[in-house]
Amino acid sequence: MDTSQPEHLKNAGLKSTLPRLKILGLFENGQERHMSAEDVYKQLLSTGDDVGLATVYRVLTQFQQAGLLLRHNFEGGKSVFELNEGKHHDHIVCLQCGHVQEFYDSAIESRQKKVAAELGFDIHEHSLHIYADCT
Amino acid sequence: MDTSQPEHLKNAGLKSTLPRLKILGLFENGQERHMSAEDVYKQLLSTGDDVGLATVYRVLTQFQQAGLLLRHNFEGGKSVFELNEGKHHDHIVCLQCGHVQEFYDSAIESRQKKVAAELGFDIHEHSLHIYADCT
DNA sequence: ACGCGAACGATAATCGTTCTCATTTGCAAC
DNA sequence: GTTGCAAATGAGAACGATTATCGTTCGCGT
Repeated sequence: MDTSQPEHLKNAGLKSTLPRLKILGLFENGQERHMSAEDVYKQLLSTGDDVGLATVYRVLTQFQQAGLLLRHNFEGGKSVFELNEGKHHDHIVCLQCGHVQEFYDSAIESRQKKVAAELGFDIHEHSLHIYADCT
Repeated sequence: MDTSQPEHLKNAGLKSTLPRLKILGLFENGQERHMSAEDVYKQLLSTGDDVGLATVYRVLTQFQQAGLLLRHNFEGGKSVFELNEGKHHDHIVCLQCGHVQEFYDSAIESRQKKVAAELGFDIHEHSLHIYADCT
């Protein structure tokens, strides 16, 4: 199991460039787990690493396609990304503040499969979002 | 229980205007249950009722605020609306074609409440979306 | 029928995101 | 270590969905 970022990029078939290393670093070492493109962009600006917004969008999409990141389109219009660590989980999102909480519930998981199958849906690569209000 | 559209509007505190009647009619009598603003706009155009796109957006938002319609922001970027008939249900959305299927599963419903409560979320006015692929 | 505030339609503006294209960079071959 | 070239970048234009603006029109009580 390697932990160096350039290796992560190479493994994903991506050339190791400065913007990509910085963005991956944010997800692997940063404090926020769920970030939008805007969040990433501002984080980089605040640390003096100026990466173009277009590049942020491009890189996030590439990382998602390479399986390094997961993309979620929660309500609120903007996509948020998180590191893909291979452990499936679902999300509760606060409709007020946008706060995202991960959870895993095997009962929901199995009912969900059952319901989807009954309705003719293929549940592979699914995601489940619960919207509520945090307190 | 009244079924006339002008009454529905009056009950919601909305003046009875032509665009509003036509849009409400689409949801109450139309064949599509889940429609985006664009869908509504095109439907109206196709029947010769030309209503401005801005008006469609305004009216849909008013109907939602008045409780006549429910708005969902499924993945795919655009909001879809459906008639609010007071019966709670959740949605499975196909990530390929956008097809929306309603369902209700009491086991999921109760686990969902439990999970949310444990994580400090207030589940009032929640919604749950499952994304999958239809076949 | 009259008048007035609410609602409308066209269009401009906004927001998140993607595209375009000229410039720069990573990196493999010399 | 320089060179070359495709790939990646950055600035800004373009885009699709939605909202705001503003002058005109309409619903409806008088």
